[in-house]
Amino acid sequence: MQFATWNVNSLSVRLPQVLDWLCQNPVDVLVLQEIKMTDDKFPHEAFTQAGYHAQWFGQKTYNGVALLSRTPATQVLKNIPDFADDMARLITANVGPVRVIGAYFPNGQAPGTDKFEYKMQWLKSLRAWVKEELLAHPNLVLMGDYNITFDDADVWDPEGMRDQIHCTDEERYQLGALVALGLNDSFRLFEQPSQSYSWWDYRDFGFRRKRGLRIDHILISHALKPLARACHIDTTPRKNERPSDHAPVVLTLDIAQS
DNA sequence: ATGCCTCAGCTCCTGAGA
Repeated sequence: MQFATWNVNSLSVRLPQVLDWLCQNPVDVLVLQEIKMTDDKFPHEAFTQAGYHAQWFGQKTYNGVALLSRTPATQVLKNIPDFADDMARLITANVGPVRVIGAYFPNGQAPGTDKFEYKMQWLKSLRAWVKEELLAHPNLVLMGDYNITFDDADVWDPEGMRDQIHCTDEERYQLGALVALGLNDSFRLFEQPSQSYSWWDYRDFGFRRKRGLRIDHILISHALKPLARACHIDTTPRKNERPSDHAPVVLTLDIAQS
């Protein structure tokens, strides 16, 4: 099975690129973040025609997530249970033998702000819930836009971004604690090119100048780790006209869908 | 640089993203 995550920064704008990408990359599961549309606007018929079942959790203007799958998704859940949230950030479902969580983690703006505090609370709630999910579903994939780098290797300018958002000790502590529940950064299970990033600023030719961050991740449970065969970031769509600022991350697992 | 892009929306400016 292949799994992918992509922050599309408006599905209305990016739908043709997503459909084109799925044609070229017929993954079994694709989770999307920042679809930025209400549920009534979601283009489910286009995905049906492309051969995908869709689950979606939209919101006006900001956020919004979706889960596309070759086979129907079951036991669908929206957002983190027991965490009151007026933002649409997370969608979960069973696809074949795997529990899939697609998440758009809060940005956090800057340390010391209300948004940063919200990010911390969201991360703590996520961790408490994922701990339970792992017990119920040993085959678990947690992927999405984490808005957190693991370490300096994920940052184009580690010195310049030290203690800045996406790179603070507090965020990395939370990410580490999440991993410590029993997850693995599938990307680093494999040898990767230097300067591997999943996001580049639109401004100042960030992509062309290789000024990026790796903030989109696919974490997999210990049960799935021995089945991981490949993980890569596909920078092809970042070269499109009107690209998203994020690139898709793709994971291949040696596991059958049914 | 409180800047630079891009997107949505009570759209010709502002807020938010990262």
